[in-house]
Amino acid sequence: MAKEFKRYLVTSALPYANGPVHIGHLAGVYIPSDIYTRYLRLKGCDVISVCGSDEHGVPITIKARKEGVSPQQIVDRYHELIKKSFEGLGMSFDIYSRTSSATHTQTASAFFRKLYDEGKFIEKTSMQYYDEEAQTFLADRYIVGTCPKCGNDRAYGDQCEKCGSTLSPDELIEPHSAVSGSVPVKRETKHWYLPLDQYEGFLREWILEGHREWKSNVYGQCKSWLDGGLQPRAVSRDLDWGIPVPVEGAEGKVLYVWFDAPIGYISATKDLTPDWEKYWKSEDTKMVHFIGKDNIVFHCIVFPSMLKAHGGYILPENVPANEFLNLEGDKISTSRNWAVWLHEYLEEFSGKEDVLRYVLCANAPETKDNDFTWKDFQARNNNELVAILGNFVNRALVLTKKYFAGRNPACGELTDYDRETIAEVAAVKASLEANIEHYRFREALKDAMNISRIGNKYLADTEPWKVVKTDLERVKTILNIALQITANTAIAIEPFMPFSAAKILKMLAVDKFGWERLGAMDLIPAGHEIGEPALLFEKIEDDVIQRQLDKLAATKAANQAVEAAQHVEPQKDTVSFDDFQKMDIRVSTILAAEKVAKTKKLLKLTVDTGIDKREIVSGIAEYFTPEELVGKQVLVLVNLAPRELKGILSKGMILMAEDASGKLRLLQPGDATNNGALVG
RNA sequence: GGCGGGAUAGCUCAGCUGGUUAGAGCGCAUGAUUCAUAAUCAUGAGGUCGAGAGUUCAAGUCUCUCUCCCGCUACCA
Repeated sequence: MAKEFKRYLVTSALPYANGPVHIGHLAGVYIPSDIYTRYLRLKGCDVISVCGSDEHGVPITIKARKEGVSPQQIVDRYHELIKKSFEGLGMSFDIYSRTSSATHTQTASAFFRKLYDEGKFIEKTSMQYYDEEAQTFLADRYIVGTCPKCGNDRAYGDQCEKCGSTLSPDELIEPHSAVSGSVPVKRETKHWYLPLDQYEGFLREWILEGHREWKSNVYGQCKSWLDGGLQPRAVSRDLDWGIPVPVEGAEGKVLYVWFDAPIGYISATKDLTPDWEKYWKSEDTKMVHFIGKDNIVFHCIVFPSMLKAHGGYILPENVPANEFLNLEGDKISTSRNWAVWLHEYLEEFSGKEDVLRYVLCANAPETKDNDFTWKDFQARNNNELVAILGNFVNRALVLTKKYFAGRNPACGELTDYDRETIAEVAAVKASLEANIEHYRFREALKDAMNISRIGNKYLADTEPWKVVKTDLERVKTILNIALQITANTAIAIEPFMPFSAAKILKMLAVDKFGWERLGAMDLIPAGHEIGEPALLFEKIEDDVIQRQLDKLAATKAANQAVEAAQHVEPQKDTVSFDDFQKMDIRVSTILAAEKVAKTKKLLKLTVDTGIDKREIVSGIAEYFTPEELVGKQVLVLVNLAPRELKGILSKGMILMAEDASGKLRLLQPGDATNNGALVG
């Protein structure tokens, strides 16, 4: 594994341009990526870091429609917002591009076309929902209907956002088009598929054999997918927002967003440098994808298969995916506004960019999901940044100012203790490097902070403020060393806290040092005049934190109000008496109930409908145990078309009421009634 | 249901191929100190390593069963 690399290509997951960036994105992807990149740059490596907005896909078209603007307007808005806020946080991408760029359209088209021409795709014709009124095929997201599980009548064809169920459009009750409202019909459509199953052997060898060093969450997830067997995946969609499929007769079809998005890394590199092939096509380039855990399968299975199919491209050397960050105990959610938004943070905490960078790195979800709390944010700022780092730098500078009028005194003879301290500082380098190179950024940050700890201890032990009264020569040496340690701090924290590193250098009145100088004790020449000391960090008071907590509490209250309002579903369309009469609902008694094997939610019920005894499969196992159901009378829709579930023919539907929390309740007659009694 | 990840001091986490009294930072207690943003330094109190069983001379570290959290997945009428 001692592979030698001449250059680095760092990619960061493309943020989806339908909303701003929040702390979850930062902790999971962008902070680690920036630390890694800055470190390599400081070392003088040939490294480029690419990123950009992911601007295609159905959710953007939905948002655009909702707001009555064009998809382009949506992506323009968020692209600018994201780009600016990244800059504000000091993200040092070499390029922040976008997938709606001309370069990308051309690159992705060419990529597709090559695979197409070489017969790497499978063509399949299938039945898809089509809106005859709007004359367009409907993506799953564009089909709205009643969720079969929870009864929410605004469920999407791919998912019910109320109960979280994953759905297919066929499952929806009364599906209708979100575009025109008409009832969609099924129509034949042709799509192209990438036969991932054909790459299984290659992937097994490459990942399972060749990359055992990958993080356990990443490796495990890949193994899970590979062991489960890969299926061909569609690479095109019927949609009018995206990159047109570059094939004759494919009008109205675009590249599926997951196919086009990762190619965005390539396009971004092209936009950055005419030399892009050097980074993408040389075996001695080390490519690293920084992503969140939700993206593992795309970056480890799908994209590598695409690159392999295309040929000529290198594969990622590592994919250090992070887990998720929670906020104050709850999952971060864009739609529920449960997040700390980067652009808002930058406004409200102007000048504290590094504090966020520090906290998110120190608390990054590297091995498991983690929680961001404002109290922790405050504690880390006050107890670590202010007290350890800021304080040390300030002490060294103020003492120099005080005793030597701001001129670095010459270093005299070293004591054993001086030598020990110097050795400790020098030892940080190796540990810090190993940690960053193995993507252990939390540990690496601790290493960087250790330099200030060593410095604080050194000052406490040597007590220059006492010695100054008796031995000025000794104080010269002490402060010289203290200043050298300060300069070392600036080098070590640069990847993590670039703003503060720059401030320290400015206070020392020196230029930026290279990474190889870390550990050196001649960074500041004797006699050099330092600048004005200023505070690196300031304490964050309780009221500032309280304001943020209040803001979140307000969000929570607003969400609850919305949920309560949404809970009472609006009345459905009027039906005729005849239509109602078609429904045959009977009082029935549950005779037996058992869990359906290999499912979490299904119960097989035997009911006496008065007409007959029959089996019904119902998705209620999470709310009822089989025992408590037996003997209960319920209402059953008996003339619902039978359907096979898990191999069991279900003939009817148990009627349920759902309360505010999503819990299901049986509907029962008030008094015992004979089975078969008609409801109506 | 299947699969993957996680469960170690009050909090956030280290603990490599099993081996002396289980570590760090923060918090807490006590003491020292005053150059410094009441910051710093020293010392200390805190853990039957999610539960149970097993393999072994020896297990946080291996095996099995179970519980809880997160994610992926599955035909949830």
